[in-house]
Amino acid sequence: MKYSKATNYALHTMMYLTAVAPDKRLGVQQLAEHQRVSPTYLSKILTKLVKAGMIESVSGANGGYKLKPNWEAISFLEIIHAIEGSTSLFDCCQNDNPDCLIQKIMVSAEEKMEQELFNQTIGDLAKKMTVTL
Amino acid sequence: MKYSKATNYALHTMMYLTAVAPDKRLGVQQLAEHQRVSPTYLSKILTKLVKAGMIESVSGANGGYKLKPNWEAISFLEIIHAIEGSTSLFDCCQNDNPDCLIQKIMVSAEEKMEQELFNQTIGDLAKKMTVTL
DNA sequence: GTTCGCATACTCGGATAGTGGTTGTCCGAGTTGTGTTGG
DNA sequence: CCAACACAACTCGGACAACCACTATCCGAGTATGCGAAC
Repeated sequence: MKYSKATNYALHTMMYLTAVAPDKRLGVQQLAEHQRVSPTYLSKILTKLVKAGMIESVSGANGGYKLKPNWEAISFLEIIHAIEGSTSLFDCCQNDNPDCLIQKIMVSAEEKMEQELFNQTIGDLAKKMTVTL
Repeated sequence: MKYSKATNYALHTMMYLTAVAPDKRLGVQQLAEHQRVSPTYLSKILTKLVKAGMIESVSGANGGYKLKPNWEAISFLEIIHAIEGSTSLFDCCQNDNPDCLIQKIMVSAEEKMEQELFNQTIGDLAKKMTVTL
């Protein structure tokens, strides 16, 4: 079990946007070059973030991607869910048992992690990064 | 990202062993039938648990799998690691940056979940299950 | 000077492979218990 | 009665195939910008 590379790209792109240009547009080429990914693939990932309402895209010349006004409050969890989906990590595909104790324990542990990721906003992290720069 | 079905089978098999026969041997056929999996596939999974030292296998007629004496202290985390491996969920395959802040946040959140899974021993859960029966 | 049209620079979305991990099957080899046979 | 042997039940491990999600690429379509020509 691993988080997909797409999640990695999404998180790094979001942080890159906060660091470089919180209110300017950046083309997918620039973003892709920074992470050494193919632009076409990255654009697919960014489309998911657009649909999740975290960034907005502008077509045409001088187009690109830009953070939405409320970007500081976006949490890691939201980004991850936008890419990976928000289903549970564990499915007890078991014999018609609606409340499997194993399932409950797994979900409860998962929620501990999600709680942590929910508390991490990219606004907070952006501040820390400018400090270390 | 999902936990594999193999992890599901492993957890359920362990709990089934505690419930039915903590110190008796059960054949893989019996165990597989209970979860509706093919016996050959389940035996592959159980081999991993044997190598991790949680159960022991006995060949030959009347052979099968049995919990090891210290079974009560086995945690969910150990079982999961035995099946899934114990690498981190998130790899920041990034540009030669040894201490990526994103990576650190992800690992820290992951550790919260692992802490929870580490505290859950199958001995504790076995007690709860006999209560509900 | 204004307007129209065209080239350009982008994003969007579908179609399409390649790739690797998961899931599952098959089979031969080794091991143990049991029953049977021969002395 | 006992020992040796044969057989059946069982696990072990490797090889192999099917499948699916992830990763990645390509291309046509749509869209906005900016420039130039025509009136």
